[in-house]
Amino acid sequence: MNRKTKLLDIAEALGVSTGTVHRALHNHSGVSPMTKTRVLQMAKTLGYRPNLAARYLSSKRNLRVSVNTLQGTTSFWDEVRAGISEEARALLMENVAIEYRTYPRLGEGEEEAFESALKSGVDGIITFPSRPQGMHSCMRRASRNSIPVVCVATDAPNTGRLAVVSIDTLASGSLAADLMGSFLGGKGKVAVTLSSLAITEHAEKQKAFASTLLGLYPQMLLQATIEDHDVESEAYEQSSELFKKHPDLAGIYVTTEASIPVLNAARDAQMLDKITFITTDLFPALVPEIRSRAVAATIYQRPRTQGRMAFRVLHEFLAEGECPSYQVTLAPHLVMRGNLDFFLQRQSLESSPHRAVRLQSVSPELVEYFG
Amino acid sequence: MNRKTKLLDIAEALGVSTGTVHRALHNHSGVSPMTKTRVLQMAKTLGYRPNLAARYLSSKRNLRVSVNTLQGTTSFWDEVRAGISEEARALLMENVAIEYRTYPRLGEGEEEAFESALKSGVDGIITFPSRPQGMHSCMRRASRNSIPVVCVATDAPNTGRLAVVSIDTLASGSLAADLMGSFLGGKGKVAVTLSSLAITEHAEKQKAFASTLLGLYPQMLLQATIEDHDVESEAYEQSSELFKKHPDLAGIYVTTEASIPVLNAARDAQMLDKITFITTDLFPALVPEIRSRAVAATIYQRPRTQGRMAFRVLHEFLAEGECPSYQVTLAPHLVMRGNLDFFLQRQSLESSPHRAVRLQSVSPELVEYFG
DNA sequence: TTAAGCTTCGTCAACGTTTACGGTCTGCGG
DNA sequence: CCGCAGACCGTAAACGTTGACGAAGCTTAA
Repeated sequence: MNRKTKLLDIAEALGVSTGTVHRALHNHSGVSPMTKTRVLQMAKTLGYRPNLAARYLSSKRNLRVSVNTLQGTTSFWDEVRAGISEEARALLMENVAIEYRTYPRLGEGEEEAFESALKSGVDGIITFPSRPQGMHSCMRRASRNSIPVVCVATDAPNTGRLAVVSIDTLASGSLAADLMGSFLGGKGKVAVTLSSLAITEHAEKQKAFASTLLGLYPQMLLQATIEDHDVESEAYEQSSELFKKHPDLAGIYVTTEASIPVLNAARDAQMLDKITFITTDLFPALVPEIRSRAVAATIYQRPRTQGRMAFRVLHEFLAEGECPSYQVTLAPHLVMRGNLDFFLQRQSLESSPHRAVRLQSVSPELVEYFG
Repeated sequence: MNRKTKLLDIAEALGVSTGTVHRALHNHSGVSPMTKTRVLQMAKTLGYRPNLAARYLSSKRNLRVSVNTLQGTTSFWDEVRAGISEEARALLMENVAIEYRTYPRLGEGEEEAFESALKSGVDGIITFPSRPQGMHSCMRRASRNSIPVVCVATDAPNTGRLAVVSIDTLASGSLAADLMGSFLGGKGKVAVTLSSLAITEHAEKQKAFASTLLGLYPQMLLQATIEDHDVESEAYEQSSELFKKHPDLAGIYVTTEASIPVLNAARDAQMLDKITFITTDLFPALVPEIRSRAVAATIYQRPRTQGRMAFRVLHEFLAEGECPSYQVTLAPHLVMRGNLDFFLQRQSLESSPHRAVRLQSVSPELVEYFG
């Protein structure tokens, strides 16, 4: 195939200059509507794709992206942020500045953080819309102003967001159900604990869990679904009540971050060893529970990878104006006592990254690429 | 911090020209040893990092990498190759040419493929060293000639290879063991089937399986370990014998691609429904076995992600002379009947890749799946 | 009519690296 | 002393895009 078409090709084909072509392609002022449409048309027919190397080289604009997430109450969001900055550092030739804006609690201050990011004129936003309803207006405004927004972990539908990165909720719920059925030998009463059915992701997990459980294990009974609204005390009290009401409960699928209160409630009700726990996420407080087999398995939502992907999608859009995909769903990882140590080891390894040595300073006779 | 140091900075600091600095940094001829060391020294003290945008822009060299893998007897290597070409296509500004060299059977022609790649002067090689012993000499030669080699799926130790990308064998074996113990209620006889204990990865999986099983479930018995040498008939016969010898076998961990013969042997021995199967990989013939619950779970080795990672590591080294990490180990995915459909759905989506749509024509229904 | 203001567009110097070419030395044989 | 090879090094033109500057042409108000 021929050489790639460049600005000059379009310019010569139309008898204009590269400056005009550049302005037309970038919606800059100072181009007559006529010329503009002619340029856009010609760019399309010639199949113009910008040369990013030249672009980065010539422009010294620094991209700024704002990362709006929950404060590190749990390790989840620390991991997400770590993934984002990892991916940003891995950028070969561009320097983007990342501004972290955090809010202390779910839905508390997230709108303000978003507004502040918008006002400061960032080029893109990665956000965790914990209360999607309240974010509608400002996210739509961002969309109108062509500020791309990528949602992590939770979607915010109908807000004009560029993309969403999340775990596969259906796979999570179904896997939890199948495991639960297998562990329990296909019979028994089980329950689900989640944050709120109003959150799409949680509702989907619940639905997948229910349908898979009843589909594959018809003898099992799905007893109750608890909504704890991400409040620890609520989680404790509601699950205590559940255990009192169903002393023969055999298993529970906890898909909140508040799995510890539920465990404690079971412990206090003397039912810990009679109940099979399948939890979600992996954080320090959960480690001893897995190790002691109080928790049979946990579904790891790969926060670091979520962060990486979110940044990747956003940057790719910022760089070439195209979005690689509007929905990135990750398959969850399963962590049990058997492979727990490998996950912990991996986490600690990842958080102390060693950048490699330069080739030039390696004498190839002695160490062959450090094989 | 200051502006990045460039060639001119080094040149001015030493009173030479950028051409000389460039030649010195790239081991080109025409530089006196004195100047060369001075340049290297100054580059180090100034912390010089090349500007890749400028490099790509000015040089029109095309990278060529050879991908040496098994022919698509199973879908595994098709997936690996797909991951490689996906990642290559995602390269923003560089064009690399990929040459695929395949060999029909394990160890058959892989050395020739490697030699041919070397002779044709490629810039890098991604290979599956199915018989690491036989590859020693040519891989060392590649290393001496500074041709980077990345191993996928299997390592080739002491060959000077640049990096290895593989699944976490310890996590795989341990997860399989913990699942097996959970499914069987912590008691019963189990066995392992693998290709050959001479392959490091297989030996590690079996060791991890054994130690986790006996550590967590002391009442269980690990009965036998079968080596089928990747020959289907051997797998069938040896497992038939195993079933005859141990009519009370409760579970088997199959970490070969040859899981179908083992299943058939169990079927023929009328023991299929008494044995819990945990297999490895996910290929079409395995799907009905999972669906019918003949296979309780399979450990998915994420071939596509392995391919992506292998290419990524190689390209990053080729681009900036540094290797991001010399060992990439991926966490395996667990596939059961519950989440099987979601994996299949993703695979089919992935194999018809749609490169992005422009923002104007956003169709948010697209689903993409990254490892 | 002229000066000022606006729109539309061309010009050209960056950006940092690569690479081909040409220059200056030294040492050597004639 | 001339010339010539070879080692060493400087020079400058690419590469494709950006963005600041300025030149036209046109309109409007004084």
